[in-house]
Amino acid sequence: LSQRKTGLGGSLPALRAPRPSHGKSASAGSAAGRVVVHIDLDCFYAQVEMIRNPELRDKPLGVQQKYIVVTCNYEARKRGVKKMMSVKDAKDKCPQLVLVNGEDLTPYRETSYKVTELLGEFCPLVERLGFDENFVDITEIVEKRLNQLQQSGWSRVGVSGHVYNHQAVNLHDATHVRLVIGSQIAEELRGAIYTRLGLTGCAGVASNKFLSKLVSGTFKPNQQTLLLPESCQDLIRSLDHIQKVPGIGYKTTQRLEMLGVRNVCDLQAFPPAVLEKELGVSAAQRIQKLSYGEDDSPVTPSGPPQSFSDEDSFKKCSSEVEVKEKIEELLPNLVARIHRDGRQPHTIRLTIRQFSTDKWFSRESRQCALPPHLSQKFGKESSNIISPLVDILMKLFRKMIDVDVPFHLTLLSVCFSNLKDLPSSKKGSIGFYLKQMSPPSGSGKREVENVSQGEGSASWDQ
DNA sequence: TGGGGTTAT
DNA sequence: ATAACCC
Repeated sequence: LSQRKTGLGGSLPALRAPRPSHGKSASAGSAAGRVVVHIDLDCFYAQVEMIRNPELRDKPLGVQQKYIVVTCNYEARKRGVKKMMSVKDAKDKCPQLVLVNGEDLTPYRETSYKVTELLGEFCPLVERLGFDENFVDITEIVEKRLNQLQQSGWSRVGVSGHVYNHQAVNLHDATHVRLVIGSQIAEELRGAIYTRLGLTGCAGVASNKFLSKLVSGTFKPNQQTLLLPESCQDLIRSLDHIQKVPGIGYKTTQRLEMLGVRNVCDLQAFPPAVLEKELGVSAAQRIQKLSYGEDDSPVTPSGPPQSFSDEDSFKKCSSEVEVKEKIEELLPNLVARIHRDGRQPHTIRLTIRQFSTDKWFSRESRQCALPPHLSQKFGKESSNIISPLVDILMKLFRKMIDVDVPFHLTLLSVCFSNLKDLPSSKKGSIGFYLKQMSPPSGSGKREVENVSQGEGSASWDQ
């Protein structure tokens, strides 16, 4: 199986999203494609900070981690601040820039899951990509709308938002009609995210994940774009460099460039056999299909997280005592997060990054199974699990680093994974996001008070 | 460049 | 355990 979750390629026919099999779907019938929406929140961390402190609303705002402005609001962008700019360059560009520290991801993580949960109220097929993006397969919802429309006599079928390339919609084309209905649903999803959580974002509507993601960025803050199949090639050819293809990263770009492949058209035309020899059959076929806009990877529900980690970077850490102190700083927060989740981790991992001039890349890690009695301890509070965990992590550290030889670390990270539900024993272990959905009808609780009008979630079923 | 995440090999 | 990908 290639890439089921993160990647945009690869497919597994047996796990594919079910075809809309409703009897009355008329013309297009079994040939109907999917309708996928990609939702991408605008400068997410900055938005969260502006909600936490509304006085920041109309000021240029950057979110800082260490020496980097990792993201910023649009006021700051107008003044030339860019994502991942150094604090120094950002302040040069924009002396009035207000900076908030964003090294603690807790507020972003919590808000992020609220968005995913909200989307989950509309539709079960929601896949996260990072903290600020979600894919939603709305094929089934579109089918329902189509049936309702056929009964209530085709009233208002119009596009919501932009159409890529200003392509004309053909309402006699069943695929067009489905995608247009998809654009209306996308508008409602964005509306719900705004009225319930106070967050704005972009959406892209298309027939698969890859295209929905590509098209969502066409009109940038707080707008949405629909891609009709006839404009697919134009969208793809608008990518001037292959690394802008989601799914083609740094390493693959390097290899492709050695083969003389520079843009997407080069990749489309490249001999498949040669590509397979360079990248392997699986990756070659996947990215070449992507170059044509083909992607049959399903929207795979993310569910609760597969791992919990906490990391810190620094200029220098060069003694065992310092390492232990850093680890003791990281652990309490992490342990508390896992406790809140309710599941038990069975694997622990320590990751380090060693100083070096050119290879900023390489990290090393050692992991081991947690002793069962320690896994158990995550269920209950009070007892001190920190100390035994520190001991284990220091052993892992010594497996990587000979402490008798000088070392220079620039990052430490602790990760718990292999999470298992506890044997259905104690209280509210349902935890994270399988928790029950909104109570009966009526308006749910307001997370954000001041965001006024709009439909909450109207009548979605039936 | 940060502080996270995921899957494939 | 590492390597690749994503944000």
